Amino acid sequence: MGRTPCCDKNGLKKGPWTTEEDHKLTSYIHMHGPANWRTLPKNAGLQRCGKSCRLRWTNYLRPDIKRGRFAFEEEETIIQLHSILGNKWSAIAARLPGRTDNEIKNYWNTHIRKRLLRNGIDPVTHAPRLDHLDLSAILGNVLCHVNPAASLLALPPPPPSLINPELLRIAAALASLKQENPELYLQRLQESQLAQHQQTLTDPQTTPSQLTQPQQVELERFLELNNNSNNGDDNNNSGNEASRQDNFVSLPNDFGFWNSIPELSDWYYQHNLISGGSGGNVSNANSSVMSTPLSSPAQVTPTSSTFLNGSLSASTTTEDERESYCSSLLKFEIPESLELLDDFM
DNA sequence: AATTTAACCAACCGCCGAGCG
DNA sequence: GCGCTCGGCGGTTGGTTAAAT
Repeated sequence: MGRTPCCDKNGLKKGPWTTEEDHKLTSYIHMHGPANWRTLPKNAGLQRCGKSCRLRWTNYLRPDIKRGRFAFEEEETIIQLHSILGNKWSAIAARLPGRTDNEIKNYWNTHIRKRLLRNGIDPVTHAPRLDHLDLSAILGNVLCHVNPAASLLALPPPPPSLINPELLRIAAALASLKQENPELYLQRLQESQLAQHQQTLTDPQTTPSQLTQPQQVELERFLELNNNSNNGDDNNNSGNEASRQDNFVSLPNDFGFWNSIPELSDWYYQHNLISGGSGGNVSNANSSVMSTPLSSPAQVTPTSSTFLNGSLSASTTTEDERESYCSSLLKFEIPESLELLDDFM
């Protein structure tokens, strides 16, 4: 047996509320409290169903509702809670004073969800979207894994000579597999657990010459595509190096990553992707500086460590910074071992 | 200036579970 | 135990506004 409607819809008003209706509802609730929504509209002199009244009150008229833009901390909380609770908007709202479930849901769908998708993160599972994963993502995330700050960066790939050949070999093998057998490619990615592999990335004992000819071809194509896509993402700057630089602001490096790869940091410096310091020597971690693309060149951003400490204040954050932080918050967990993946090849 | 497109968000709809007779 | 009501929840819609063409 189907349920009867919550109220007789005949003659009842729908659509946006007028200020007069708001006033009637508010006055009534102030006098009698929000009880018995079914009889409330009649008693309050409203041509609305009780459900509509309740929604209007809880989502808009309630005095303790906080209006305006979500603070950075609130957004951070939403993401973290959503990763645990899923689409339990009311449960999430219960932990965000002054915010309604509807407001959080709307904000999630219009802002956070899109941002996660742009970052290649599945907003439902909070995991990377393997179906959208490409080699640039693989390499990029390997870099991210080595250095948490790298997830905040949008640096182009370093030259092949500065990347560990083993990693490139795997990337090239992945490229071949992806072309030849996309299903198996995805399967391998899922089965394999890429591990923390700093040495693999930077091992000076091996050289690019160990790559086979087809692998080198694949690699070059990949890097070319990656470079192109990086330029493409920067259409507004038209790939102009100067204007590109304008969009970078200082980001202190306190992860020691660049110290571990002096050649890499030199290369980035030489290509004006690292600002500050001297001659690209980033051996002094405290004084070394990396750059990250942001909306305003003049604006000094919080450090990556402040992002990671979650102490970034809402007043200082831009949309891009939030986006970057989302990436780091839900950062691709690099699976266990690169060798495991390699073994599949 | 006019039109189209995208973004935002208030409100609606249908389903569900708790509580009650 | 059953049927019904009510309040609550999550998904979706559609109107409004802003931005782009």
